[in-house]
Amino acid sequence: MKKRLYITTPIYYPSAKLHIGHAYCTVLTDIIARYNRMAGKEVYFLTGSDEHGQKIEENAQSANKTPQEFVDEMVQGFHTLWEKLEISHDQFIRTTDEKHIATVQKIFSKLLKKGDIYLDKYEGWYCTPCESFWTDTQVGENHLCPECNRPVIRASEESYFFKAKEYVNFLLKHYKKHDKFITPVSRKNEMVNTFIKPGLNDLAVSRTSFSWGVPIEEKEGHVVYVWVDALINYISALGYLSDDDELFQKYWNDKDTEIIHVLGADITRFHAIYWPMILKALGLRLPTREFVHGLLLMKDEKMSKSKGNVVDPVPLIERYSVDAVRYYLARETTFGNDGQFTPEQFVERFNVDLVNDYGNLLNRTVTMIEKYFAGIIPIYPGRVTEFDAELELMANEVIENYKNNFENLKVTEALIEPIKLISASNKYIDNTKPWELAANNDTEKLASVMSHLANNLYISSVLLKPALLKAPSELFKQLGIPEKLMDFEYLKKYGVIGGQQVAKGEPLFPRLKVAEEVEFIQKLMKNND
RNA sequence: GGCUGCGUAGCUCAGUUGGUUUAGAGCGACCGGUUCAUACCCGGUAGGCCGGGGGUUCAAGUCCCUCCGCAGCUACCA
Repeated sequence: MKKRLYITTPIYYPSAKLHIGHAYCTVLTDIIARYNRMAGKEVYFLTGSDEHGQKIEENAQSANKTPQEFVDEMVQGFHTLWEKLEISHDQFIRTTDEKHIATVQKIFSKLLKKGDIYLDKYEGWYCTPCESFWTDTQVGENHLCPECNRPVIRASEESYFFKAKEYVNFLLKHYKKHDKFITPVSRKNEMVNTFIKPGLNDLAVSRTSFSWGVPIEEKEGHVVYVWVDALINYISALGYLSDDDELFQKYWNDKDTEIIHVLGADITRFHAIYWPMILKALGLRLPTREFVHGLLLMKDEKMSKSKGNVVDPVPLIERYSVDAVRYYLARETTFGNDGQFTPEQFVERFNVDLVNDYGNLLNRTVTMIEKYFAGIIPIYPGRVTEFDAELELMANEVIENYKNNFENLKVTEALIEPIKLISASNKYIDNTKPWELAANNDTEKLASVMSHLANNLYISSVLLKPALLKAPSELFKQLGIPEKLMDFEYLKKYGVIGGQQVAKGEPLFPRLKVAEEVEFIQKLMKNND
């Protein structure tokens, strides 16, 4: 196991507000980062914004702003969202940062000198009124502009190209040698079949039709193609080719660092094909893993004619808490597959897992400890009742499975484990019937039951910590457990909790009225469109 | 059109390399139990020609072919 982890989200494009899909990706990454920190690794977590390109230039213009003003404003919204979700990134990089621009220019010059980038002409279908180039498939058989439907002409412009063709064999070899480089594998197959097999062309890496980008120093009027610009953020953020490259040495060059890019399926091509090629051309190592997650799709029962609905995560966080939103995002969709956001599921997930199972278990446990043991958690007595052994066995299994799943980036599966332990604990109460033990003055068994419940709550809360940011601390407070025990270290042995003074507080999560809240979220979805 | 997936209980989904005689989970529905608890928790029941058709096999939700439906990608939008 590597000592260090460098983990990144894509840098999002600030042409519009971020929606719950972006939040999904970032929360997922954040949870992985937090887990690894807890597991004792040195973690560096990067996110940011991809601010150049034609679309930004256009959107700024129609908003009557300079591109810089426009992105400054939009990026503010990014920060707000990540703050609300309490994303634990170590750096937020913007492609308009001077250090990033400098690195992009140095890389471009380097590859130009090396011969990996050359000047040529880009030829394609051009629509004069729209000032845009289109591909064969886009203009179709009739050669019409897909935007304005007018005829296009064959035209060419000067452009720099990256010799992608020369790196195809290297890439295929790399795929073969590292079967987990792109996960899930179906994404790799897609890349090979769609782009490589039909013959990959060299990539046009400069643009002249607009100016909002990183200027190419060698040639007036050319800016770097946004995707090349954007991908470089992963190393410019670490100070590659700058005076201060300490982070780069530590988190990229060091063999003990695992590098994971988390990304959505829609941008696999750039991450899985061109980025590895560029890195190879620069003589740098490749990331360990390109983790392609599914998309969170929106669904609106009634108005399917209006295109995809967009949910703004901010009001959700404000109404239901950061824990609710983070838990939902992490729990609802399984790795690799797409998922669907529905108001019903959001409310249900919250009520069932967090309110009924988790919060309620704490509540009933604390009440019983207060009632039967004057609020002092009994010291762990070993296995006393006939149900204790099985329960402890399960706790150990849960911890094991949790770790294994996280090591394989199976976040959803990992987080289900502590919930299983919570459910088992609820059942354990029914099995042992503490109220009968109390009536019969069977203090020994009663103590064991309370001890096991407290310990299971403790274990589950530690395991839920990467996803839930508030509830575990609140639970610790109510059980009188010091914060320093909130660490993986202490889970190695069962029964560390005991002797603490509990203090009943508010429920961890308030129960939601389903119909009311579903309606609230539905309204939210409508207003947003 | 091409490529990659998907289509399994009312809903959301699991189902490793084909094989524990009755295909699973959660939620919802129904019935019962319990009282420590946020009308919560526990147990049970109902509900599936595993998209249609064909094939391979001793054996297919799982492999092959085909058809239907849906989604994403298809190279200067990022």
